[in-house]
Parts: sequence; C-alpha cells; structure tokens
Amino acid sequence: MTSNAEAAEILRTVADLLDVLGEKFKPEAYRRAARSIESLTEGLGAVAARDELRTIPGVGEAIAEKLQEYLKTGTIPYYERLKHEVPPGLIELMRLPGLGPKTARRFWVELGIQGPNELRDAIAAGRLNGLKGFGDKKIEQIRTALGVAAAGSPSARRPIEEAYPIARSLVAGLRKGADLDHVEVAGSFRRCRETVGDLDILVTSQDPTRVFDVFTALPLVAEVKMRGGTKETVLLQGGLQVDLRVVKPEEFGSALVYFTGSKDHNIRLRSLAQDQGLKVNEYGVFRGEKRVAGATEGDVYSSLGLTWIPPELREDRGEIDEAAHGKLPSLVQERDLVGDLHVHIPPDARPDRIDPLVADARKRHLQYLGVVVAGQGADGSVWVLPEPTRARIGAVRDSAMRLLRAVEVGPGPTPQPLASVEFDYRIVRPTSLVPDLSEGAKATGCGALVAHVGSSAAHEASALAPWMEVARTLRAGVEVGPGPERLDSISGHQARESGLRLHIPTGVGAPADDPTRDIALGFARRAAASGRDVVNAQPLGRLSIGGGEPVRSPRSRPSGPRKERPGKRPPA
DNA sequence: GCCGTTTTCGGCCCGACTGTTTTCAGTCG
Repeated sequence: MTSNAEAAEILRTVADLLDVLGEKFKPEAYRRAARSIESLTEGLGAVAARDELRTIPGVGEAIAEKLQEYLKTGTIPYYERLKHEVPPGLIELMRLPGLGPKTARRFWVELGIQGPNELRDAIAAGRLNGLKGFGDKKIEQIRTALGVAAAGSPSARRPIEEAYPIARSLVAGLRKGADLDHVEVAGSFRRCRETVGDLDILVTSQDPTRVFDVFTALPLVAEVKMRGGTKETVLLQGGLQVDLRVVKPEEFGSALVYFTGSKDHNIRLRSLAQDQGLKVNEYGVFRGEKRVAGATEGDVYSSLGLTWIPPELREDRGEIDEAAHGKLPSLVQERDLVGDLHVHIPPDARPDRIDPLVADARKRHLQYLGVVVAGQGADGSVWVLPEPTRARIGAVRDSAMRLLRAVEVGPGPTPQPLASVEFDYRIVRPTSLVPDLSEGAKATGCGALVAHVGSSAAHEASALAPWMEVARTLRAGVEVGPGPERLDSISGHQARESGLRLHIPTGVGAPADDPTRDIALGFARRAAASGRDVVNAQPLGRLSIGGGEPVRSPRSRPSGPRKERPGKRPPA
C-alpha cells in the first residue's frame, strides 16, 4: 500500500541522507518535492495515472521517475542505496535540536560516531573536548538534546483545535499586560492548517523588553528557550513552542506576510520580487535602499503586482499566479453562513432547550436551523428526542427563523424504531467500513443533506473515496471542520473537486469561545470554497433537500428548483 | 535536482540567534 505521506517521508529522508553526504542543493530539492506531495489533494497514483507527476511543483524528471518506482514497488532503489552508504543513526543525530547535517557529518567523519548512543559515550569519555568549534556550552547543549530525545519527543504537531484556546489565552495575556498596537498569531495557525507545530505571535510595540517580560510571566509559559532583541522563543506547559516577535508598525504587514508563510509561498514571493528588481524580507519591500511597502499586507502584495492573498491560500498551489491575474477565488466568509443543518442537543433535552437555541441562531443572523431529532449512535443504538421537545421544534413559528428536523442514520435503510419519527432530511453517518448503496437513500424517499464523514484516514484518497461516492449518490453536502467525524481541508478540497458542496458548522448553541466555526470556515477556505460551494450559505429557498423540492420557508414564496451544474447529477 | 516572459546552464530566500569566534559557521524558521 503506497501513500502520499509515505512517499513524502521517503523523499525527506533522502534529503537528510544527501545532507549528511555533503550535497549542496539536492537536499532542498527533495524536501521541496516532499512538501508538494504532502499538500496534494489527491493520491499520487491518480496523478501518475494521468502521466502528470511532473506537474507537481518541485518534481522534475529524476524525482518523477523515482515516484514511479515507489508506486510500483513501494520503495525507491536510490533511497535503499543511500541508506547503505550512511549509518541510520546519523539521521537521528541530525534531527536533534541544535544539530544539523554538518555537525552529524563531522561526528561521523572525525570521530567515527554512528548514532546517539555512540555520541553519548563520546561525550562521557571527553572525546569532544578540544574539537574545533565545540566549547563547553555546545557540548552541554548536545547532551541535553540527547537526553530529551531519549525521553521521547513530545513536540509533534498537534491538531489546530488544541492550539486555539492556547493562542487566544496568550494573546489576551499579552494585550492585558503590555501596551500593544497590533497582535496577530501568524504561521500555520493563521493559514488554518489541520495541525500546528508551533505558534508564531507577532506584535508591534515601542517597548520589546516590556512585551517579553509580560509574555515570559504568563502562567502557560514553562521555559524561555531563547531571547534576543526582537524575538523570544518559549516552551509552554505541555511542550508547545511559541515564537514571539516584536516589529515596528511600518514593518507589520511585511512581517505578517513573512511569518504567515508557507515557506514555499514566501520563496515564490521573493523570487517574484527579484524578477522586478525588488527585495522582500520581514521588514518590508525594498527597491535598493528605498522601502516601497511594509505597513500592511495589502501594500506588500500590491507592490509586487498582486492582489491580497487570504492566508488560507498561501501554500504555493498556484495562488500567486491567480493573484497576479486577479483570479483568486472569492472565499466563503462568516457572514455568508445563513443556516446550520447539523445542530445537536442532548438526547434527553427538554422543550425549553429550543428557544435559547433559536435566539442564539438569530443573534448569528441565521435563517434556518436543522436540529437532529433522532439518530443512531456509533454503537448502533437508537435515540429519539422526547416527544414534547420534538413538538416544540415543530411549533416554533418565527418569521425570521425556520426550524428543520433531521435524523442521523447510517447509509442503509432507516432503522425501524425511527421509521415513525417525522423529519425533513437525513444526516448520513457512516457506521460501517464499506457503505452499502444498494438500498440507500431511495429507501425512504428522502435523501440526505449532510454526510457525516469520519476522517481518520481522510488524507488517503482511497479510504475516503467510498464516502464521497455516498455523498454524490445522495447529493449530500459534506461537513468540514475539526474533529474525527468531519473532513479536513485537504479532503474538503477533494470533495469540492468532485462537485460536492460543503457544510460548515456554525457553533450555534455552543459556548462563545468554541472554535469549531472558525476552524471549519478556515478549512473550507483552504479548500478554496466560495459561498456557492457551501450548502448552508444558500438561502432557504435555494436549499433542496434530498434532491427533492426546495424547502419553503413559512412566509416566503415558493421558488423554482435549483439549477444543477452539468455533470453533477447522481447516477440514476 | 529543479527551473526559466532576463532560460537548457547557472543560479538556488533571507535574516536572527548562538556559540564559537577575532569575522564566522551552523542551525532554525
């Protein structure tokens, strides 16, 4: 079984091996290709089948050939050969913090060291003492790194929903303690990647020292790793690393561009600037000595002849060309969301639970709300909201708000105990490994609107394909957002490319600081979704549930059936 | 190894910080 993630990992290891061997530019070329492959929205096999491997950024003749080998055999002969040339322990060494390929290579060549254990022994035996470039501090730093590595590496990337409350708390703490003009969390957090490796916080202030002091004193901060004139790096309780940078107001835009990234986006911006005789760095855009932009992101992009690029798109997937030609998609925004078709309340909720929900929805300017009134748990057990609660949902008559009733079931026929429950549409929750479409939607005559797709293996196109097929057949929207039962942005991209629409949870009924809505919006935007691509950005009259008639709001006139895009009809 | 409205060879993003240095190499993001 081959996968994009595995292919990328092999290429990355090839890069490391070449690094240790002292190669100059090849390693970066392999890493570039690895990053591209990781951010593909489909399987390598599919790209190869179309003979389009070389259209992947950073993949040329040589790497394309190696990828073919990988797809055929599961490995790459060149990689196997390199592994025999370099002791495997060296890769571990160069991945230790503070060590790199140069140092690992020196240990190997000058001291015959082949891995962490031998390095530990060498330090204990004093063999590093007197080695050029290794003072006491350096040796101590290496000793620490070795100790941390032995204790396991806690610093893996973590899901963005874990980072959200942390980021909010840090920003609030900074604002409270220091006199700041701007604060922004940049990095992959701002691009709304599914996972973040660290947090990059950017502030403007006249008094960096004061900012660092305040920051260091925050309760979440466990340890200061590094502190310079403009930059401080800390470790939080729990091991998350945070970089805090203080810049001048006139530099804020360029710094924000620079630290929001991604790396490949930045590299492309810089080379674009070079072509125009300009230089871009975190301090601004310069023509010679003269600063031509820097205060805002808009200035920076426009000085390069580009329209402003939303952070979620800054991955070097063609967005810079699109910005140059004014062809960036118009991404879905918070204000586009006019409804929510997937709202849960507890299975034993009483009728008085409904009105506050409606009030909250109205506050968020929603026009309709789909409440799940009955469903199947993950274990197959069936639940139904108490009758008075269902009655209350049916009874709410509000000129500005329409309530809909959903049942949440598997892709097969509706289970018997739910057959008598009145509902408006189904939410399909995949309950078995392979969906059975033989009966599916037609069994009830009422199709589904929202597919509830588990994404544990979502990065693998092949694992997701059957569920996409279910959604296509049911003409269902698929839900994006954080958590294991929703699609991440890459899968959302796949969904969109197969003509499916997305559903974005709005967090209605959830606490105000619940990040689900923001993250889901971010994922949809990363998938380049516009309002048209989002089910719950459609007004009620345009909503067709289960491929049937549009839903009519109580006071609105009936509208015609929604026009289908060609080629998107479900199989007969 | 990749890549090109200055191309098929000759470049390859750029600056902060650290630790070792009397001017810089390595690492990191």
